Amino acid sequence: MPSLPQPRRTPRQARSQALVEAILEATARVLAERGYAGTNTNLVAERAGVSVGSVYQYFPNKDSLITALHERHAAQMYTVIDTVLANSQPRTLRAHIAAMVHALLAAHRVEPELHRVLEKEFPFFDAPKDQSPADNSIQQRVRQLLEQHRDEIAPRNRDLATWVVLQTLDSLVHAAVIDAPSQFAPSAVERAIVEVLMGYLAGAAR
Amino acid sequence: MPSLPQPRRTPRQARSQALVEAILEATARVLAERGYAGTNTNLVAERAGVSVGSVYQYFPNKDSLITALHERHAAQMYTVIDTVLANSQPRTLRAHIAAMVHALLAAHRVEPELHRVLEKEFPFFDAPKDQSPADNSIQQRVRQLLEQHRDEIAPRNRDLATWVVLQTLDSLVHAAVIDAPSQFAPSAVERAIVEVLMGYLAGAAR
Amino acid sequence: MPSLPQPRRTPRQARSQALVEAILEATARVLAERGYAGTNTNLVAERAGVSVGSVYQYFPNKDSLITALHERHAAQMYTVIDTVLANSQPRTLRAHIAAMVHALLAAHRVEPELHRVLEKEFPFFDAPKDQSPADNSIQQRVRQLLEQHRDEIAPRNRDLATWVVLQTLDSLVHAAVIDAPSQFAPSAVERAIVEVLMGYLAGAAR
Amino acid sequence: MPSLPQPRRTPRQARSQALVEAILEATARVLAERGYAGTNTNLVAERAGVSVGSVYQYFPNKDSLITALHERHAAQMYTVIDTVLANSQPRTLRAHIAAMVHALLAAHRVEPELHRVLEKEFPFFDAPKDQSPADNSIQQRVRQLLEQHRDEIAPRNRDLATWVVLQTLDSLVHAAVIDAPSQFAPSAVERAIVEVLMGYLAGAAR
DNA sequence: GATGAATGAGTATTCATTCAT
DNA sequence: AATGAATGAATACTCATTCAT
Repeated sequence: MPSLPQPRRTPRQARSQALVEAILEATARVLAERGYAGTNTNLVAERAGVSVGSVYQYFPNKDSLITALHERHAAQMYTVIDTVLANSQPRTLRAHIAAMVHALLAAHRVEPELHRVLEKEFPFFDAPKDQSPADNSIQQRVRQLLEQHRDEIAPRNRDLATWVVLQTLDSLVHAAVIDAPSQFAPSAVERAIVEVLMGYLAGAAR
Repeated sequence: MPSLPQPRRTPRQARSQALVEAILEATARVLAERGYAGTNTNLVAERAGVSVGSVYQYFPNKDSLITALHERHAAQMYTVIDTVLANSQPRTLRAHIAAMVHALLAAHRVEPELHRVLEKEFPFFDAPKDQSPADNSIQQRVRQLLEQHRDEIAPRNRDLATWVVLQTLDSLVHAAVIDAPSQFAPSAVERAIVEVLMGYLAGAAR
Repeated sequence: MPSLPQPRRTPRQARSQALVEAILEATARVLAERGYAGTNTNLVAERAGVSVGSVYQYFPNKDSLITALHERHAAQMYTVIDTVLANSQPRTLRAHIAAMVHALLAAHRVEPELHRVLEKEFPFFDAPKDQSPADNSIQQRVRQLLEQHRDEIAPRNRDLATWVVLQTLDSLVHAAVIDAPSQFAPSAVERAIVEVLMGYLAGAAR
Repeated sequence: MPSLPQPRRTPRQARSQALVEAILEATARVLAERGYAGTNTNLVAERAGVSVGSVYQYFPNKDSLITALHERHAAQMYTVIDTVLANSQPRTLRAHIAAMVHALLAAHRVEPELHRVLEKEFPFFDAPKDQSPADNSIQQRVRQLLEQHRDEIAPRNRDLATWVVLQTLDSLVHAAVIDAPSQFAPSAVERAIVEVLMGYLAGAAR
């Protein structure tokens, strides 16, 4: 399990941050277009309009590019989730879950190819979950939601429930965007995902 | 989207089949030990006690080794599922689902490392689902199960339900074997998976 | 101190040996022409009329090419020395030494550029002397010579004397071929080398 | 044969001289620690507590660092030799030679690793001897010594003798410090070097 | 003068694939 | 059919050098 690669230098200057951003954008595009095998650092640099040397100034190696992209993705998803859960009026658990599913699906539909690559080719770059700050935040946020609705949910072990929900959410959202047969209407798939999660949490099946 | 690699020649002779089997075994071992990056055809050949040339006699290229392994895995899982669903007395839907989950978890615990690699590094080798005979069979078998219990299940669209069930089943089983934090008791995780599926099918939440 | 690199596979077939020889020849030529910095494996392969892959079939890395060349050189020098010392009638110590110096100078004048590079740029590739079989043989042969003439030589410690003689011989022969100002007649330089060695051994100064 | 790299600007200011000195010191340390391959200008700059740009202010390229170090070494050795030969009472030739050998050995024992690198990896940076001012001085000083004792020495051609003496002295001193098997007592090695030189010069072997 | 971020040419090494035996 | 030596395109990464600040 490789440790989470860190940028060689933490960019403080605005210039550096723009550089890093450009590199990550280029990585995302190349990755989406050509997959891991087709991605190489020279091409990424070229696409970013930057020299290879600069890429290596901020990323110690190729894989760290992917890892950073993962982290960025997780951070974005955290923002999505946090926004959805935070700025809403009093809602039922189902409403919260439905909103999350909706927002996540929307977020993933933006660059489905990138997410395909990120999710399917490289989850193995995932650092052990606890090492990824963004993943951690997401987990805590969801855990909090379950806590708030503790009376309405069936699973006793809320840690386990959090894990199950996240795992299911993650895989079904990705599957919906990437794999879902075109015969299924997007809205139907979306509803089904909500049903899966709520079925588990409401637990009336018992 | 690469097309599904096919063996160059379909081995009919027993000798050939043994060869293919040896090659796949070696591929599995190497893959499990060293991941995709560390896997190369020369090494696979060596481990299989065979020359590289022979590998290329039966597999047109490297990726076809992985694909074949996937297919083998799917076929094995089909057998597991089919056995579980077939040789049982009249049972409730829950009993069937529970039995499937149990059997699949058991099957995946045999070579978790290989499954980790297969599932996490290479789902992208998954052919479009309809092209994979084994996946197809699995799908039909589960579809059949839902059909048999059509009165007890909430989702109207049984095709969609099949897809959702398989997707959820697949990801949670793999997650359970590969990712699950050690703090969760295996039996608790197993029960949770059943709850997820049954919650969805029984329509608990509605 | 890196251990002495070994060919990846020991070539037994005549074909392989020719390959190895071609590679070493090419290495020698490139090295002589362009020095270490200018030498690269791709160029060596090209010059040898062989693919890079083949170079790496027999040599694990670039430096092993140099090491092998060193070893080959040492072996050749051993042959020169052994021939000179062996096939001669009864001779004085001075005659033996003079013959050695003469033969070694002749041998080094064949490819002075190569020897320059070998001696001056890469003595650091020299394995610890005892690890190099050829160097070892040379040492034993000279030691034997001193033993045979023990009554005529001044230095008591013959091990030390052997070391001093070889060290001096090596550096002066190379210097003569590589560095010697053109104003000095080769024969004069040759005689001087003999005087140095004989002066030491005969104990002239005492 | 690369021409002797010259500092871009001859530093006259005390500040500049300190800078140059710091850079050379850093170069020496890095070279001694990591060898040529491991040495790079950025690292040297860092170790010197200076920016790369400053290094290139005074040294046109990497190799000029090494050359300068060589020159510095030669200059130091000249001082050693000159001191030894100058401030002594009337002495025999042997006494002079012995004193030189002793002083040079002492000087080389200070930083043997650096000298190893300097002598063994990079003698090829040696400019043609006449171009190096320090080498030139050394040569003249030794030549002078031989002149003063012309009646006691056997070799007729004193230019050649000077060359032989310096060549032998240099290689044996370095060998003594770097290569000499530990079984040989330093004092015995030292004496042997003197014997070699005196044997040649006294020339009683004829 | 000094800085150090940016450059990008250069290169060792790997490994999928072929094909003569 | 089987072999495995040979191939060579492909690529991650380094580091000497520059130049805008």
